[in-house]
Amino acid sequence: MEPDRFKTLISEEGLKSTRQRAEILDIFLNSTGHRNLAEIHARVARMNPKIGYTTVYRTLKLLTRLGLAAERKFADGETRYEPTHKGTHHDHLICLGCGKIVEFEDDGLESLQNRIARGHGFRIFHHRMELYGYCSPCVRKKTPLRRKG
Amino acid sequence: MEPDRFKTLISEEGLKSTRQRAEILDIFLNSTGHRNLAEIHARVARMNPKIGYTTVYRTLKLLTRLGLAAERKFADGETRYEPTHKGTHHDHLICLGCGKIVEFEDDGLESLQNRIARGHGFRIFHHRMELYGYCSPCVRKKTPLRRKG
DNA sequence: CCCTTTTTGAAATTGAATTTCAATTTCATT
DNA sequence: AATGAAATTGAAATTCAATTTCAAAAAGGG
Repeated sequence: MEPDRFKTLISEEGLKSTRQRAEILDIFLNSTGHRNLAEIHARVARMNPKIGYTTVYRTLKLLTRLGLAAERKFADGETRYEPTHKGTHHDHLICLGCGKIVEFEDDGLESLQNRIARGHGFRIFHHRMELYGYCSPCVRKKTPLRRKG
Repeated sequence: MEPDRFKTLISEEGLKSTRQRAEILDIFLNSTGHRNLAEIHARVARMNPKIGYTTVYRTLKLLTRLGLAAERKFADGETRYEPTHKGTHHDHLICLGCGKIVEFEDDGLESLQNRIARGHGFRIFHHRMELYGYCSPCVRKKTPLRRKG
């Protein structure tokens, strides 16, 4: 995202554009997703040790409100953030061996969701689906350690 | 579950059968599921105010190990427990209006899961699926308050 | 009944999430 | 460029559920 577009977005919300916010956004958008706050803060602090944890926390919340970030909570309970620039909805495959998180998108899931909801008289707004298992390298290694979920 | 079967289960684990454990199990099995610890403890304390929060916590952990309870974490992040006496795997519909949690089971979901996993070279052990929306009374009332997830 | 081991429960601890508040920064307006 | 109100920052404090600690109490085999 270009700095100007961010400044515009920010000021449209009646908020102020600060160096910290710009730096955090930049680092966040240029890293792989599914990081927790401590990891994001560590990366930010490597670039600029003056930026505090709290500011990273608040900025990620802000980005979530602006639709630039999405909060995720997998089975280990930690809040993780992913950039939304890729666009649409997706779900996750999570490796219990190495912790790798793979995104997937599946249309069949959407229609299934609607069929189930109809059967129970629900009107669904969103869903969460996570598949927990072992990725092929971990299956091959047969070393299912470092489990977290 | 009959008291004797529980005593057997417990002693097979090399653990001791106590009044507290029996009371907590009894109350837990005879309530609707998806309660958090505070709620379960409140109910237990109504019957026997001497039983502490910690004991309820530890007993629910124990029941989970024994396969009598299952821990669930929905989008609000709180740990909830449900009795497993109903048997098999199921997923959840969660009303954002009134907080109601409805269980469902769907075979299509299982085959979908397998298809997705195969496509990514994963070997899946379990999944988590939650559908968030409004139940029909809440849709009708059009008062989507008390949201929690 | 005795003795060892387990369990209990209040209090302490942990750790992430969130809030507080004084100091600093932004930015619209001079 | 200077001013000042309002927003932001960041360290420290707080919250709150989850978990651990530890001394006292209870279980149950011998």
